[in-house]
Amino acid sequence: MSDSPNPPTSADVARLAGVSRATVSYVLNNAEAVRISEPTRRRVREAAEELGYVPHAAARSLRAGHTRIVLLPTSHVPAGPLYSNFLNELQWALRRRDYTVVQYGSLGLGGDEAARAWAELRPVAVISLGETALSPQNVATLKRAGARAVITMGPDTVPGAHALVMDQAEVGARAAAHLVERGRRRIGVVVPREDGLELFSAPRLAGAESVAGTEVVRALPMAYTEESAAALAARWGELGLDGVFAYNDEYAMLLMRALQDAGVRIPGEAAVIGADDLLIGRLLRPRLSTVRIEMPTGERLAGLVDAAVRDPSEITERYDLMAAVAVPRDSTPS
Amino acid sequence: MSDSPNPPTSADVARLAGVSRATVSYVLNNAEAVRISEPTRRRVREAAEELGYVPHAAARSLRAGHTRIVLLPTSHVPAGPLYSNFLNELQWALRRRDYTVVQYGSLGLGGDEAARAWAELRPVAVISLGETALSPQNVATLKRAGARAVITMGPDTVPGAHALVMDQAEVGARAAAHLVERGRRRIGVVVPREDGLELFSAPRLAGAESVAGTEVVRALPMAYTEESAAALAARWGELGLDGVFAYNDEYAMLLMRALQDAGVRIPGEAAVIGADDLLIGRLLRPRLSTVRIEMPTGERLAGLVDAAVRDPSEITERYDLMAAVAVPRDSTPS
DNA sequence: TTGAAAGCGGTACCAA
DNA sequence: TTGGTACCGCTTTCAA
Repeated sequence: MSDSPNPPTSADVARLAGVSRATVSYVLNNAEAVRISEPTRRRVREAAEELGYVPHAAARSLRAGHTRIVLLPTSHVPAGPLYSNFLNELQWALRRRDYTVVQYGSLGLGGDEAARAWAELRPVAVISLGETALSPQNVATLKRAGARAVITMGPDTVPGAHALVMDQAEVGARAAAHLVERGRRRIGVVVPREDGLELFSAPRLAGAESVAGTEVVRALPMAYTEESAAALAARWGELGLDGVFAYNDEYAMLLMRALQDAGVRIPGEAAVIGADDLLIGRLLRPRLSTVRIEMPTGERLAGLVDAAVRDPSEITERYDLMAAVAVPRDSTPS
Repeated sequence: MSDSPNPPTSADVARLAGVSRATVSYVLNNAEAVRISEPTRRRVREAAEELGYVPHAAARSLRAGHTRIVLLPTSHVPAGPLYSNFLNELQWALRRRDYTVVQYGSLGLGGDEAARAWAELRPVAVISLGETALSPQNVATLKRAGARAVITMGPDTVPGAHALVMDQAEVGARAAAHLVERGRRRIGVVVPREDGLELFSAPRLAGAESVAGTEVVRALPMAYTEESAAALAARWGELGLDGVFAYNDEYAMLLMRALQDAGVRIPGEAAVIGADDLLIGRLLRPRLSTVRIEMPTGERLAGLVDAAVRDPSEITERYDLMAAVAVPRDSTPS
């Protein structure tokens, strides 16, 4: 384990192989425009191998004038298989297209600070997942720094950015409509007490409120703990509700269990529907109805990013990508 | 939204402010060694502001000869609040220490490819979360590329790297011991069929096998689907087991439900214990016993990284960081 | 077929 | 107090 003072550079490789740095570059990048003799190629390759040479990405992109970095700011990493599968897919699809995906944690940074920090990396594209609100100025900063595509995925459109609109309101609307179809008119909507979920939960609530045919739509704050669920369940009688949409399947399960423990019959006294179609929703009895969300595939999004980078003017400003569909199970009988 | 052709450089700022590039650098970096007059400072600041100047990270680190990048390779992002909380904590703690945390997705890259790709970024530290096995050569590559700390968090020690040993075997051992204490001697261990979990599941199985007092310890492959769980449950009688440790709480819940549906009494005919102490484990009845894992805090790990970067020789080679403790609930009665 | 050299953007030494 | 300039590692044009 020799602790060499400095990483080997292409000059070191050149020296060892007895050629110039130019030749090293040609060989290692398989330059088509130039013909290098086979013996020379071998000497260079062996020298690079021997030294354990790895090119310096910063130097390379400095020279090139641009990077292939796609920046994925992540302030809060939302747990959940839905999201993490999507992320894995996206990464893989972008890598296939020869982009370097960099997740940049911006926890605790303000919008302006964050945008500047991202811009320093000179990413060719930025995909904001909607956890971090992006202002038009932020978009401008990024574009000035060479970003050819700034893509937001969230409820809103941001001026100057390509928007992949995933309006979570749709989820709430589908859930409430599902309950109304089944004769429930007095609906509770569980809203997580936890921070960092407002961007999802607020539109879901609003979506539920927008549905016709309800008598009451009432927000029910609840934390992701047994105690909080039990407290809410204890108040169920006095709330006078007959159905509840629970933000997602985990909150739904938690509440459903608490209601059962409090002696509330499901679905008789309370129809329950969650969202995200998690497997755990099928474990309790009755089986939990849910709203399944069709995320765009990582492949599709990667294609969009690539197109935007190649020609920013070509892709349209706004795509509506989200589809949501109610999956009826036993917790909301017809 | 003027689409300026090129991002502004410090030279642009210098020109607009009527000073030299050197002065710009001094002002914007608050250089202590040099005294710049207040009026000049203002002119430079205003010029930078007006142009929306953002320094080029690559150029800066090229000149500096090193970066402040801490690389977090993520091949599989394991879902789960345990992991994602830890990640958030770690990012936050490292940022406070002025590091740039970069999560680099290496999905579908081999060990050598991956190590080279990471090395190109010249990170000052690499934290491998154990999803990706790291060879001694890989460590050497990274160190040659300037990494002052390579930290692995996983079951094994890798020569040349600092190891934060989190031996998952401990988890399996605790689970099996817990079952043995409760009189179960014929133990099944659910092993996920899903890829990417071997690094966790294999040691957990091995740990269970290492416990004294068992008659049989049998691996039970199972996928994370209802069908797979049902198939396993249907065979329960012929397996002749009286206890099962199920990799984690999600697999445990799935299997427990399948067993109940197949008419197997829990815990009478089958005691069940999971791992990770997820909240959902408390929803089914009987409540699921589990093995809680004490992860190191992000703050602690960040401190270790920082110490290793400042003086690589100073921190010792190996820390044992993992603690696991059985949490008895109703699925494993005494 | 190969080499010399300029230049990407920023920093820091030395001189003025 | 400020400016000129060399240099970090790599690519690429032009010449040999």
